[in-house]
Amino acid sequence: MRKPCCEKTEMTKGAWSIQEDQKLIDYIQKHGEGCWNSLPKAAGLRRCGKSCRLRWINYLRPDLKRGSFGEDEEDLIIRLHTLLGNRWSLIAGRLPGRTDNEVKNYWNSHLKKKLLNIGTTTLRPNKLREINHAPYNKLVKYFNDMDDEVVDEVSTDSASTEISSCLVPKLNLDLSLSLALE
DNA sequence: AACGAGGTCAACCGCGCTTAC
DNA sequence: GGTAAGCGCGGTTGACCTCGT
Repeated sequence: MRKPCCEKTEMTKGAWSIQEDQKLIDYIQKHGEGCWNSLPKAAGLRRCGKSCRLRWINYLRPDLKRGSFGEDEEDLIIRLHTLLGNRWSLIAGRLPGRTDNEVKNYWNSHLKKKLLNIGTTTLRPNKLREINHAPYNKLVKYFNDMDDEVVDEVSTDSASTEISSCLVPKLNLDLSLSLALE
């Protein structure tokens, strides 16, 4: 098993200080993102590259939209989750200013319960059939190329609990099988 | 006011994929 | 083609906060 990257040297862990944040912001503003592994040393931070990347992407990036999710965003997350399962980065990619971590946390803390209470989601059968047999890398490309109108085809329907509870796990299972067989 | 339960969210961990050599 | 290192992702953890008793 590979050693964790942070074992190499003594690294700071836990919450970031204001000073650390400022160092990271200053460095990225001057040099841009990229080469996270060498960034901490260059920026004078005692953090591993992964930790810097996460801090920047999830918290410090200037284009982040802070605050609670709107109804539109909520609805989109539900539809996308029906389509993709736990592919948080893909889902977050459709929500400007939101991160995968944020979407994942919101799903686990709010939406999961909400859907359990009101029923769950479904897909149009023809769209599902098409997606259901795609290997994962094809699915990612397919999804990234997808128009917003196509995403909108995935409807929420509280009356279809029975159908979706069968279809969604099957979607994930078939993707796993496709990957295993490739 | 004190305390416990439950919720939230930033951060960490480990795995798998990609890329460079 | 094989290997090692870097990167990105999803799952999980734990500190902190809020609310009810």
